[in-house]
Amino acid sequence: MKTRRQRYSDSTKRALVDVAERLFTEHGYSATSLDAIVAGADVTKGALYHHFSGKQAIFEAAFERIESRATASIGRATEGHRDPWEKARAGLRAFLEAVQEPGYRQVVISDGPSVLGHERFREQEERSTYAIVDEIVRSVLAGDEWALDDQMLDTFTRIFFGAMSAAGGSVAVSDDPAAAAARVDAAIGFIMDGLRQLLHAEAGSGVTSRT
Amino acid sequence: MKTRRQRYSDSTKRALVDVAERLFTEHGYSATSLDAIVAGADVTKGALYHHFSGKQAIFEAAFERIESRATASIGRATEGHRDPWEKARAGLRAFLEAVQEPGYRQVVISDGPSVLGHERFREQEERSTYAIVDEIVRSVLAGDEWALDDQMLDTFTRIFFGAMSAAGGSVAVSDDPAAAAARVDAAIGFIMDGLRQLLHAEAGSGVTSRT
DNA sequence: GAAAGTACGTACCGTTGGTATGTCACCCAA
DNA sequence: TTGGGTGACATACCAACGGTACGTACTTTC
Repeated sequence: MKTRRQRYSDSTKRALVDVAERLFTEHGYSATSLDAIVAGADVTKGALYHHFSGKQAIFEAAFERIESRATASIGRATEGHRDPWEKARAGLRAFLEAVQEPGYRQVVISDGPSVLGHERFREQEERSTYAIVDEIVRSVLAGDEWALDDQMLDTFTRIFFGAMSAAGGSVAVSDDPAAAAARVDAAIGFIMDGLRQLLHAEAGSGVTSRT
Repeated sequence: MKTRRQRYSDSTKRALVDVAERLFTEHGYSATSLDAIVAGADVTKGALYHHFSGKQAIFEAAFERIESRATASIGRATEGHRDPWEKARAGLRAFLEAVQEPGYRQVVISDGPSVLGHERFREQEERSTYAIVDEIVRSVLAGDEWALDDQMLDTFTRIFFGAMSAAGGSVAVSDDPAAAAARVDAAIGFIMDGLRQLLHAEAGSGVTSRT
């Protein structure tokens, strides 16, 4: 049972993150002042600094919220499928959708790395959308006939994650997002077909020692 | 023939960009003050604002310099090769090298997008390393037997560029960069093998209409 | 119902990006 | 040679911003 004070406190905190998410999305990190945030939430800086340690902290709260929404959306899109390759395609489409959201583009992709720093950004990523990509990549590539070690699977995940992020960015800025998404879908599908063919053609040859 | 005043002026401008590049690389954009830059270059803010319109402008000058160095390095690595696939592999290795440079990581990858904005960042990219990737992708994929239109080739370039950037990032933060680079090389080589196989196996089928 | 603590509000500070204005050396024409 | 004009800065200053110190009212607890 929550006490009344806690309910009030949670409410103001939520209001702060709400406004912060909107302003950070619209104007970016540096162009968003704490004064504007507290004014929008109808509180003062005292309240903000009571709930958060500083500007970076409230940014991170908005960041996490945006990323968890994207993660949930992608997770929902993939959970139905049984075949790993189908699951991968469904995940890709959901990813391309999620990455077009303005908040994701501005807060996560653009401001995320520079505000949080490489390290924290990587940490945050790894327990959200990146985790889904990793899971899918492993389910697709980690057949018994393949001797891909953990680090090699990580490498593939990184590559696909980067490819999809860049592809998503190009979709987001396109004049015709639907057509652009279709092209990305075709291109990555094509690459996946190549991998699949290779998987069947020379199963067991091993790529880890290739130079 | 340059007058003495111009030589002095060029010298101070170069000194400013030198210091800016170093400080932006070491501490990032927001943690680098103009006071620190002008102090390091042994001039005053008046000089800085005489040569640049503001902080963003001098950042962009450092940005361009770092990117042009990377571009030149990659260009040098690829110019010898005749076979497109070999050229691509050589370019990939040079890219993975270039992306490990601290300046490239901090200024171009981390701060670049948020400071310059998506738009200007994309512009800068497109006439440097991205242009090389695009050229290589086209030389590899644009065989006569393939009916890939311009937009589809762009899509492939975006995807590969994103993949390589992400891969480069993972190499840069790795405990053992050499081993990580080898893994990336193997993984992308594997993907390329898949594409090549597909190119020969079902030449002319066309991927543009695939959904 | 008093003591303790939470959840803020208020007032203030140092730093920072940016600007307005002054100044002096240098170039060029007469 | 010289003197007006201009480029290349230096100096002084400002507003905005992130952050801090401290005060206060309302709640919970005992």
